[in-house]
Amino acid sequence: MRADAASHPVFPGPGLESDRALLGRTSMAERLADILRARITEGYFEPGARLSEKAIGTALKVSRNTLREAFRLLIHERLLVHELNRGVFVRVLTVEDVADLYRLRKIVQCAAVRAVAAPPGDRLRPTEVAVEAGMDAAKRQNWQEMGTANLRFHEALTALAGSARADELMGGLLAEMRLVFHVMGDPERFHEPYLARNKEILEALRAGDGPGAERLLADYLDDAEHQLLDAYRSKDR
Amino acid sequence: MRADAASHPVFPGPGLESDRALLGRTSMAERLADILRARITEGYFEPGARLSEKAIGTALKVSRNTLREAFRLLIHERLLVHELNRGVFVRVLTVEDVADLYRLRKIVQCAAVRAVAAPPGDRLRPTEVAVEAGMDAAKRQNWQEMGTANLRFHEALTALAGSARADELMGGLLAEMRLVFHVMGDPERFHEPYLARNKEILEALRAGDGPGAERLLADYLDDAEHQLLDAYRSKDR
DNA sequence: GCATATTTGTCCGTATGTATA
DNA sequence: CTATACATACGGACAAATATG
Repeated sequence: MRADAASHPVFPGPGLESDRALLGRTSMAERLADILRARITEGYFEPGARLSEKAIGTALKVSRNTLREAFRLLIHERLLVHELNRGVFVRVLTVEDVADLYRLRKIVQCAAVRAVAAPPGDRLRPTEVAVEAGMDAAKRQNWQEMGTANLRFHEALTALAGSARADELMGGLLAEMRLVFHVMGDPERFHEPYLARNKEILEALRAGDGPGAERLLADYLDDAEHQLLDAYRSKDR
Repeated sequence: MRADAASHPVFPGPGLESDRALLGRTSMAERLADILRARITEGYFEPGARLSEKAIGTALKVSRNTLREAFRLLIHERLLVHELNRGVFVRVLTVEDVADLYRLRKIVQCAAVRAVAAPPGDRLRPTEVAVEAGMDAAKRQNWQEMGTANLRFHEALTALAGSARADELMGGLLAEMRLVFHVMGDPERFHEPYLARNKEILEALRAGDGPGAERLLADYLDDAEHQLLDAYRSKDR
């Protein structure tokens, strides 16, 4: 049997009552999706849990039609899966999914850094910010912040490719990665040993050595992939 | 003023009446999206056209709620755009979009062929089929078929990367490309001069020369991009 | 700028089909 | 097999925003 979100007595966190009236030029469905996305990535809805239309709809006081629109958004982000006439479930990622995610990440991220031929200057600013934010958060032992800083680092690397679609793609892949990290015992802490390597990659990029940065990044991603795959396989038993 | 789909007197092609009863394990919204996607890629709904909920809903005899679910699907495929309180429109791609599409295509497709280090044998079968289908269709002057064969060729190249997510990504990018081709006077005919180059790339892959195939493909994509960008700019006037 | 008509956004009630205990 | 719970799809309603004259 699967875990069921409907069994939770209450739906925690801020609701929607604050600004129902379509204020920020964002639709109700989008705000709904934001709330649900937060619940999923923080692990409140565990992978495999079913999200009942009725239970969530009544808890958040939105109609089923609106809720379904929010579901669609998250399904497309691959955080939820939809089974016909059965409902939507929090995605359960397999070991094949993890391998696939890293295969595509390597293609896109390595291409992005490889293209760097000369010191990029200001274009490197977001990467620098992410590296510093990560090391600062680690010093303060704020693992939550460190985790998001690390994701920002990878987003910043991808942005070097200069493609909006590549950025959006990576955003989706990294959202899926959050589901992966969650099988680790201490999800946020997982990134800590990689902070130093972030800095190495940044230095190579500062020097305009794209191919060098690519080698560092490829090893980095290989190591992280194997660490996660090992954790996945040991969890299966 | 924009073109409006509602002004069309009838909605051509097969409707939904044939199998309303949820036969093929696919929801009504998905089948609806299939129909609309076909209309868009074949150019019946031109870029910029608004898709009226009422007009299409009554024409296809589906409720607004169901139609909106179908719209959601196509919006996330980037074929439609949604403007709050204004409706959905067929996406209008800008020159920046075209450049962006090719930027990401080069990253993914070039990585896919570059990884080929030895003669791939059976893994190359879909590519071979696509090349032959294209040349056969050209001989029969069936430009429609030639166009789809060409898209299959690029899908087949991408599949060499061995990533389901890369395949899905490329499927989406190529769907967007159909919107681009449509600004060309003779959209299907556009691909004809590239058939010979498809065969060249195939030969390099057969020989196990991934880097050689990558060079050919990079030039290929550069040429196609510039040809389309020129057509786009001249169309703007 | 104003008044009107049209269209979308949201929600509800219900009938039907489907999956599961 | 039956019963129950749920998703699917529909049609109607009203509010809110937009387009039109």
